[in-house]
Amino acid sequence: MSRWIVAYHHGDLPAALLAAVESAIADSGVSGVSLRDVARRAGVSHAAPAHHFGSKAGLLTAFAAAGYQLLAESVIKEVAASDAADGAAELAAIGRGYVRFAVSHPAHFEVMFRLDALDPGNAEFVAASEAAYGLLTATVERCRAAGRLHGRPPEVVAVSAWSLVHGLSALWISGRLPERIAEQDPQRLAAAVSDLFVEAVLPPARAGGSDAGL
Amino acid sequence: MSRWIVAYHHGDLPAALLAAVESAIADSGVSGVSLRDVARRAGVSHAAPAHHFGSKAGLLTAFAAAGYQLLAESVIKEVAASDAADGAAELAAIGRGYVRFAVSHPAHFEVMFRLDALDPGNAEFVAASEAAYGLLTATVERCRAAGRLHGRPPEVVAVSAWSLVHGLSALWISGRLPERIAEQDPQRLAAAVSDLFVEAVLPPARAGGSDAGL
DNA sequence: TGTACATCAGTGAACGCGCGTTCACTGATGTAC
DNA sequence: TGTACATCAGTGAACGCGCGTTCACTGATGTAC
Repeated sequence: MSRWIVAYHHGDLPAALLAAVESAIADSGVSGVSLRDVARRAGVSHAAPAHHFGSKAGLLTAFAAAGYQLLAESVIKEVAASDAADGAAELAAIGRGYVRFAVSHPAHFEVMFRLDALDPGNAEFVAASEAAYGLLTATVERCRAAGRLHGRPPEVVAVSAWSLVHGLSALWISGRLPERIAEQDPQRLAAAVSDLFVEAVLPPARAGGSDAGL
Repeated sequence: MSRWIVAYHHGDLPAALLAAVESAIADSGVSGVSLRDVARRAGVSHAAPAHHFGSKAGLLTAFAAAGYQLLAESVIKEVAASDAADGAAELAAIGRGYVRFAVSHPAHFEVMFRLDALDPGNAEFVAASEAAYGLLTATVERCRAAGRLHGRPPEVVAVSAWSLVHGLSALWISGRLPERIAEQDPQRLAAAVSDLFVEAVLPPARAGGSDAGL
């Protein structure tokens, strides 16, 4: 019976609203998102989103925080699936996981870096972002300890690796990249680019020694 | 005398409107740009922008096309200033020029990749974009001819180089990068990242032979 | 099992606002003669 | 040097619209007794 009744209480409206944000962005871009449109998509009154998220910035911030969690999950999954033997292989897996997340969840990816539309001080948002960034620095540190950095500053290696996969993701999503190249599978492209970087920048250590620390 | 008169005819209103777009984005972000605000900043009536650019998308497209021209100028200037001896040094200079442009003109940089807000088929926009991309592919080809690619696919090298500096630019502008690292000068960071890439990926050829073509 | 009540979720009307676009117009400019 | 006229630049009023936020409200839920 109850399934025939239009419920007054939704059940899990916050989750439904976040899903509505994703579809709204897919249809109209980040700038096309409005609280009223999101409410419409979720089938509730236009004032309902404010009830749960306070404001438009609050809603987008929650969406971005969820994005950082999805990013971390994607990276961890890719590392686990790769049986990475060392830090360098781990770094390549992180790169693939980063791009996989971005291409699978372009709406989240975009909002995560639109700091002007968010409440950047929000505790959950900061925590999720820190957790994801920690995955990268821990792996670069592992490479350094194994002597794979060959004296290069860890910070420069970390920034380069992040920039590489971030740029690839952003260019792919924007549409500028797929229209210019032959490879049309972003995962194969991400693997090729990640491998190129890791093989060239982090070749096996000559001796067994480690580089200077962070 | 005439300088005391509020002129009915502006002189070069299109250029003034494009400058107003830049300051509007700096103040309110791309999503905060409106034709009426831009007109206000240029000191003309709210209908004037449509007279010159047809629509909001037309205005932003002209702004993005100007961005591609500024990008090309920045890259060419950096290459010329570097006395690049070979393709690899040229590629590093292109990277520095790319980041220099993005950091100097973040408003242009952002709009250039917001294809959903533009008329992507606009002839001037396409031409400016093609010209800028041609600088990259020509230099990668020069590296290939000199045997610096070591058998790597030129497309993967080009995409990697572009992704690297694009990601660095985007992360820097978003604010996510400067808050996480010690280096606070984007130009020094761009130089370090570009050099790392070129030294690792494009070391001097062993023999004198060239790789397979594009 | 029943009743009272507190709590929370979601409603719907109302507010004031800035927006993009259209359109008939007016003011300035420059060219032809 | 003067006049007529075409062209172009920019105006200002008007349109209809969707927006974010507020707020008193009502409906549902669950707990205490």
